[in-house]
Amino acid sequence: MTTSESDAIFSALADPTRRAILSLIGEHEELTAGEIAAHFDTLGRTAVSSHLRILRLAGLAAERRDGRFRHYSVTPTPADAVVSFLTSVYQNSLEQLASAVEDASAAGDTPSGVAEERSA
Amino acid sequence: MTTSESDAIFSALADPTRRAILSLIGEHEELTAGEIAAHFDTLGRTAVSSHLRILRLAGLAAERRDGRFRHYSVTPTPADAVVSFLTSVYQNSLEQLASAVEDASAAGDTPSGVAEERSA
DNA sequence: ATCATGTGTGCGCAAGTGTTGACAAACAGA
DNA sequence: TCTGTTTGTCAACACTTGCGCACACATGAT
Repeated sequence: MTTSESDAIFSALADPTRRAILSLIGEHEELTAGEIAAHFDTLGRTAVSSHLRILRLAGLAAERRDGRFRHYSVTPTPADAVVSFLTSVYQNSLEQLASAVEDASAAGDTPSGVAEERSA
Repeated sequence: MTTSESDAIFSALADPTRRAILSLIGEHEELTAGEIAAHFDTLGRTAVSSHLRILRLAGLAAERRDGRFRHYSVTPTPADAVVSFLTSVYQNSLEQLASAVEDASAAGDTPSGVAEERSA
C-alpha cells in the first residue's frame, strides 16, 4: 500500500485555490466549471480547469457531465486518508479532535468562504 | 483574514516526508533531530532539518532545546485549521467524520508508520 | 583552550508546479 | 450544416521547492 492516495489528497489540499474551490463547491450542491471560474476573477478558466482536474484525480471532487456542461460536486466521503493521518499523529489528543468535530457539527451553520482558523 | 496559517499547515502536510516525520514523532514522546534523520537513510540531515523547520513554523511540531540537542515533539493541539476546513466542506457527512474519529479513538492502538488509507 | 558533536543556514542545482495562450472536442440552436 | 458556447488539453514559460555541500554556531568533553 503506497502513499499515492493520501499523497494526492494532501497535495491537492496544499493549494489555497483548490481549498477555496472545494469550499465553494461544498457550499452549493453542484457547480459548473464556468460558475466556479466566475467566482475567481484573478484566475483564468484554464487554471480552474487544472485545479478541478487535480481535485477529481485526488477523489475529492466528482464530475457529472450534462450536455456541454460539467457539474462538479464534493465527493460525499470525507477524506479517509486525512482522518487516519490525523488520528495516527494526534492519538493523544483524539478527544479534542472528536469534540472539535462534534462542536462544529452541532453548530451546523453555513460556512461562507474558505475555512479559516479561529483564534488558534 | 489571510489564509497564511492554514496555508502553512496544508503546505507542510503536503510533503510525504514531512507527514512521515510527524508520524514518527507522534509515535514517540520526543525525538532529537539526529534520531529523526537516522530513520530516513535516503535523506540527509539537512533535508530533515529543513522539514523540521517547516513543521515548526506551521505550528505542527515543537522544539525543546537541551544543550546541543533539539528535541522535537508533536504540538498537542490538533490542527484546528484542518478540522475546520474539513467540517466546512464535508458538513453534509459530518457524522461519518465524527464516527470515524471515534472509531479510531476506540481502537487506540499504536500506529506504526505513516497513516495510510484503508480499503477506501 | 582545543577539539568533537549536534544542529541550523546559505548557496546553487535539479525537479516539480501553477499559469497562460492557443487549439480541439462536444454540444445546442438557428 | 454552420455558428457560438462550454470545457478540456497541450506546449511554454516563470516560479517555487527539495536536496546536498560547505560552513557557522552552540554546547560539552578533554
